[in-house]
Amino acid sequence: MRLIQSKSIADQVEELLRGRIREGLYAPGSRMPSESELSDEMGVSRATVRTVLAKLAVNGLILRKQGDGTYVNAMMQKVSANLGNVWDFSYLIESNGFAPSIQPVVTESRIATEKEALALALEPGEKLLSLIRLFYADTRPVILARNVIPLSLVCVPIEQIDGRLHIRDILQNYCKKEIAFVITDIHSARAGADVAATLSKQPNDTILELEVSFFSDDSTPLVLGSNYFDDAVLRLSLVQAWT
Amino acid sequence: MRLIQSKSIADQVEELLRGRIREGLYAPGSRMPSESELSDEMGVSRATVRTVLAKLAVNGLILRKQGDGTYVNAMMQKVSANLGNVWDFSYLIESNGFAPSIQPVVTESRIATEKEALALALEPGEKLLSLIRLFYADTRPVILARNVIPLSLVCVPIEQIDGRLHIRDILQNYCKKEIAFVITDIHSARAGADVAATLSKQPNDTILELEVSFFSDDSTPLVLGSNYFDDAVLRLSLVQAWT
DNA sequence: TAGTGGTCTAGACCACTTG
DNA sequence: AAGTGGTCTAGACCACTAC
Repeated sequence: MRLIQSKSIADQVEELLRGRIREGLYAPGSRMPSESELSDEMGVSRATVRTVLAKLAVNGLILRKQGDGTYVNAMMQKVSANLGNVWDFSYLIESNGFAPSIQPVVTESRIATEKEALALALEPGEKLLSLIRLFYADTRPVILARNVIPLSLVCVPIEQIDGRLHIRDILQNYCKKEIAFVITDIHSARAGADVAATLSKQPNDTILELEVSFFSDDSTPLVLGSNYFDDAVLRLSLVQAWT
Repeated sequence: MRLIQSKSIADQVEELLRGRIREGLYAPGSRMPSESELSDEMGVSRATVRTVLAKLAVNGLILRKQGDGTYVNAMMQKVSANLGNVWDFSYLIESNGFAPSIQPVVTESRIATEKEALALALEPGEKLLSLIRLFYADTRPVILARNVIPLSLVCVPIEQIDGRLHIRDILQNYCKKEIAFVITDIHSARAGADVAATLSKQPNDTILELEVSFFSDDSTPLVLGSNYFDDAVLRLSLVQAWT
């Protein structure tokens, strides 16, 4: 196997194995080569192969049986997300079988509400960047994403901000910040008048509300988000390995 | 450090570190000892310490900074679950600040519906074990859990089944089966008449519906569950490390 | 019994942050 | 420059499963 040194060895092994599974070279339900065979074939240590296989197992892609072997999970076609990619709405829409697109609705600065100031650890009256975006599945609006970022973190004029980027990239490009961890509250809710209108729902329909906080590695809150998710159209479907 | 050989070394290290964090010996936000210090102190290899720290990091308990150190995450008090324990409803209720208890409502065998037969890969007309349980937070009913298991899997008389056990233990004790992975669909829903009555909700209130399938390591469906979750009382709050 | 995955070790080197 | 976490290796031994 040829390894190009730009990525880590483990990442390259992961990509290779994901590719072989995706393309059916390792067929659903079948047994994969053993750890030793893989490490021999790729010229890497068994430990490296094992870290990759462990990651794939957590994501539900493979099933490992001690004393037997490693099997490709045949159920993965049913699933739209694992916890590694829940916040990639475009990916979510795509794996539900639609073509994703993003429409920025509002990009403005304004004064933080009391609740926002509290959650973001801001002084009362401080300003923040408000981003409202609409995600489409094909031509149908399915997710309304409202995010706020303390304006003090933003280091470019707001006119330069590309509202179609992933929150991760917005923080990277415009704030020079990396996300360390995320806290998500999942609620059921009734579509308010404005949300209902935007998502083409009846004002009394139920939707999923995903309240998210992104934090940096010093536990500073970076972003506060309210995401309204039309779960009548889009399935939020998670896999997890059972320890 | 004394290691008792009944558990794996890694598990013991994990328990020790979780304890020190829980009891504030490693204070929230503070820097923990380095990997080398820990491996010296406990007499285990650095690799073993690292696998434990990696697990704690994924669960959001600690934050790791290359070139700097490992820090205790101060935000963990706000969170009720990580993906390792979402299906431990008792734990969920407890970490929301309530005393959990379980009330078995129905334990019976019946013919599978068409939808159930499909999901569980059963022949039409096959029987299954139906378990309905009610979880209380203090004295308030908060989760209605309806689970069905193919009767062919159950190897004890249904009178012997203890309806207060975790699904994991029910499968282990009465079916000799282990759960390999789980697929969960999260929906918002309106409380139907029966669910509303059981959970003391108005018939039009919104609730969370968690549709769950548990699978064995050969991808056989073991359990199908519909869990109605009163998210007005109980917060479903997840942490996740950001890759 | 042979082969699989699970656990653990000891040590090397690298990338990064802080003082 | 010193110390931290990140990556990787080579090899040992164990627990388990299938044949």
